[in-house]
Amino acid sequence: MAKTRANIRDVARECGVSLTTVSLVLNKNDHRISEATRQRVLDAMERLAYTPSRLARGLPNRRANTLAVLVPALQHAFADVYFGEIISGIYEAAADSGYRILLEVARREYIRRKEYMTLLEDCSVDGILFIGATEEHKWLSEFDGSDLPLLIVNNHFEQWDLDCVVCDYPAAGKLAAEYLLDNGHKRIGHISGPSDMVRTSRELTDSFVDTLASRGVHLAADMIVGGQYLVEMGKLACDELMSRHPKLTAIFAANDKMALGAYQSLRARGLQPGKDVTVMGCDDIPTAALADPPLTTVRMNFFEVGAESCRHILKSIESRGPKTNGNGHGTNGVHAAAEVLSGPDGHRISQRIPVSLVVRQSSGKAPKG
Amino acid sequence: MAKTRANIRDVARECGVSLTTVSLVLNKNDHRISEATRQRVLDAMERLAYTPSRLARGLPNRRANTLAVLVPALQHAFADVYFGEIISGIYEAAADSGYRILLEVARREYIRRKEYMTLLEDCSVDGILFIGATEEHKWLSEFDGSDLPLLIVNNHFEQWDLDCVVCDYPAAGKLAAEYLLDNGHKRIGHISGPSDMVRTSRELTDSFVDTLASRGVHLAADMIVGGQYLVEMGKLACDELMSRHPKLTAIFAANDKMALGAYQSLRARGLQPGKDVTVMGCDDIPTAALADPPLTTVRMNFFEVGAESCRHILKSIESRGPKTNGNGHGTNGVHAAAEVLSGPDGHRISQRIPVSLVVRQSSGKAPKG
DNA sequence: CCACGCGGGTAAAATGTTTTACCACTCCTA
DNA sequence: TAGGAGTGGTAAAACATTTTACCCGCGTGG
Repeated sequence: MAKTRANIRDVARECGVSLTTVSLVLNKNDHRISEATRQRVLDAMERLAYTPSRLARGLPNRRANTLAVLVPALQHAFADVYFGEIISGIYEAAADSGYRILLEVARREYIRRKEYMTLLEDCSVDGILFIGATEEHKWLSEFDGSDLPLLIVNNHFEQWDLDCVVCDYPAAGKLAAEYLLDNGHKRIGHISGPSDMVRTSRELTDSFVDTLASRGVHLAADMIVGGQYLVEMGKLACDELMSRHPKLTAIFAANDKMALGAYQSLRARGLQPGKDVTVMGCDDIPTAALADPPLTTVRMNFFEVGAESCRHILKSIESRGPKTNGNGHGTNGVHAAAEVLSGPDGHRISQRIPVSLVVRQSSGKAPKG
Repeated sequence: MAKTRANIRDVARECGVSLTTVSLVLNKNDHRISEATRQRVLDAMERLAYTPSRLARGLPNRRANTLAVLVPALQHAFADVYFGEIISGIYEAAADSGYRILLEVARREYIRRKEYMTLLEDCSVDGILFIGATEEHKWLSEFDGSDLPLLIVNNHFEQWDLDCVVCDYPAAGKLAAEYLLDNGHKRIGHISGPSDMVRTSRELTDSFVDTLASRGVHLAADMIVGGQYLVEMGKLACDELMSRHPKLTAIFAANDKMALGAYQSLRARGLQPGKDVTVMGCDDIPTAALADPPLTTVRMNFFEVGAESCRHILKSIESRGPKTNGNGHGTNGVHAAAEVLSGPDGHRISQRIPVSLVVRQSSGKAPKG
């Protein structure tokens, strides 16, 4: 006895139809079933408290209905709004399509053993979303130009041709520059991100600098100091900038955390952020609005980046057809799906998530003179 | 052509043994295979680049080899060291045992639709680890006293009998109290956590208060102010305390974030934390050591909490036997596994993770008088 | 009257493992 | 010399689905 759990066969027997019929009802895409039978099957399912097994479901077409979210093994990887928001976005979009998400931390060993490949090969997941990828992650070359279901979240590369979804960093740089110019700022400092490793960081800085230059404000090399996106580094960078150029009227930091670090630095030298020196950040993290003074910044919708990344990889996965058994029926693999925009270098940039300016009290007109 | 992917049968054929043999080699627990055959099979696997399918593997014994990590839908759930550390710990322990982890966010809809049950029923996961559970999560009653594989990470309940792994909050309260007493403090304030909803918070406060009382220091009710574990709330709570009792010599906050909030409050009224007023926190988050002054605190090893939670639920899952088909062979279900300590109320407390005192510069002897 | 398509369904093959019997053989022991 | 206990292995049943190919009866245009 102890009837273990209702399976599809039990349902079929219960309502006197074939097992196939039940399956067809389950995957509602097929309209060959009459409404009467459909109802009968549905009732039987209800009666038996039937839940289809995901495991068994995945087997025939080798689909796990699961995506992997890969994060680098930073000291405290998840301890960051950035990751948090992106993951929430991914989660949401995945859930909408009935997908689950698997969490994977890319530690050294993980990479060495190529576990990311195992993940795909053993049918654990249907695709991988990599958050926090930088140019240090050489193993990405394995996916270069390939058709494997990997997508880079919020970064992209010149050296490897990979799918990706990124915020519109060029637009962000432009917005910041134009805002500062419109407010009469000319002596401007910039705290950049880790540009050597992160292309989006370069995009932001380049666009910022170019936009200023296009309107006659040329940033000297020593007006740009790099940081690694952390509060402390923003403080140090700002110290550096202010000691080099005590008469700066505005500072644009590549993220909010560093901008808030700059607050500290300015205060330490008796200056009031937003009054004596305009400070702008980028990202619009929750703390930005709560800071004193509330921070003027460029809003990046990280939640949306996550959600869009997810939707995009799903589209690409599902376009491979329900079962690629090698008979080449239909589009056989190579990216027939999705509006793939091409970058200037011909690479695939799947999507640019728009950004917007959020003006708060940390910015104002440049003082005369 | 287009041989899709090697399966176990291919391997068997390749080296002329039966499919069973290959399976036995794969699950190395069985020593019935001679070394020679073993090698032959291993070579064949290598040659065919064989990877067993997780999906298929799970089917026969209804095991997904996956655990779910459930987090409440806080505004920015993952954006917290707390969650980050715990998840890392879980991940690590899971990986050690060949398990994967699925991320689930318990939104309203999620609960209403009882997706957490679906998760177990459709064989998506073998167990659920719930981080951030509070007494608001009424649906937990569904697991009350049951044998379902759910474990609460770092909280526990009086009203429901559930598995859990928690930090030793009573010990933490005691450590803090004793340290303050040993340093001569008598006028002490306490910023508690959300005690109405979180039992560990109550434990900490109770133990702190009781220990003080046992050595003659009785904390008046108005020397305790509650906060929700956030920096701002620590600041407000400290404002409140200081305005009520301007002559406090020490403050113990239920977590580091609130302790750091207290710093702000003290500074605002011209007091120097660590010099004029001793401040103690709890948790030992990374920022605690970097704060100015470095914060004296009680270290809670959240990573270990996560890891231990994971190990514990795995042990419990695997003790159910390789396949509980109802024949009741061996321990049939009901918690034969693991050292289950019992709480004072007879409930199961699976494990208490030890804590330790970390003395830094935010604390010192009470001033005379 | 016949071929034809179609609505509503079904039987059977495929998916890739684990596990449970069971078998054949050798060696030892009473 | 029969009986038992390994040793090294195999065949076949289970696991729970999806998918493909096919079937049957019925109306319908030619």
